[in-house]
Amino acid sequence: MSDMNRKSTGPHRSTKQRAAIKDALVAARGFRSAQELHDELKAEGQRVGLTTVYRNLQALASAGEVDVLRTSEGEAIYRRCGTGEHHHHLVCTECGNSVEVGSEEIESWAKRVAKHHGFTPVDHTAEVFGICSGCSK
Amino acid sequence: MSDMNRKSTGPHRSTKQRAAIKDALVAARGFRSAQELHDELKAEGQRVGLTTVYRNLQALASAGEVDVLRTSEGEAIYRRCGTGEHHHHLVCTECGNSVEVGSEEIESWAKRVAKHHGFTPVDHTAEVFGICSGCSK
DNA sequence: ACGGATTTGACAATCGTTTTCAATAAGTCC
DNA sequence: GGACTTATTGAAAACGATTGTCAAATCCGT
Repeated sequence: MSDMNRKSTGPHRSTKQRAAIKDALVAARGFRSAQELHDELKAEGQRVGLTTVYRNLQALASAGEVDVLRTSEGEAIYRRCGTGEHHHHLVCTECGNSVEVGSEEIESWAKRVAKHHGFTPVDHTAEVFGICSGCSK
Repeated sequence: MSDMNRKSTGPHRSTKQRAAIKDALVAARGFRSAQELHDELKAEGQRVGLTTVYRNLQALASAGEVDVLRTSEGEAIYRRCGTGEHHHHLVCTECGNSVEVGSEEIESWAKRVAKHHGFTPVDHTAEVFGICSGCSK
């Protein structure tokens, strides 16, 4: 396997916009869409073009620095996670906060199911949605 | 099973287009996007407007008669499943064929993870994507 | 600071999906 | 069957998220 798409493939130059976007994602502590992030940046006085936000999120995603999920409406949402390891999420449907959960159990389930039906496993999704303790009061 | 347990019993008139769409989905035996279905219908000589395909898939989905997933690109794909019971899927990313897989394992994992972090579980997703034996040749 | 490659950002373009609305066709009543 | 009411259809326009374009701005090694 070549490693052309590995994490090493990433931005070459550091710009204020890129830093601002990363910071905003970190500060968010949850999943955010490109537009939400753009709004938050604008709100705090940063002027970053929407196109730039999209491009950088894309770059961060393919560099494996952020996780991407799709809302049920098909919108892409991004999150800066604490680990680069493969993991899943427990997401609060009220406030968007989320917990990273590792899961050997899911990995082996996915592989087992695929193999059992003659599929070559490529990927899998597994996220739990619920209401966190803070929001359920 | 009768059809008295449909959801919101709205006006329902049977049309050729609706029947054609349902049939095409059944014949597909896997996940299809609205456009793919539209193409397949056109290919077999049926003339059904793309708008109508979208509308009917939407209606079927909210009636719980078909399952909806999102591809990693955010496109909605629909499948007529054999069971109304809760289940997950093993989907071929090449041809869309899929297998319905029930999984106590996933259910208990979801509940356990939620509880462990003080969340009230609401829902969860868990699908495996891969390449089926037919497509991997 | 210079100069060339990278990145930005306003705008246009694209793609999937929804809305609009006039025309069509189902179901009903006679 | 024929008239009538109204859900449904479909072509085109509208829409929202995302990507492509390209000149101008910016970064960085020299």
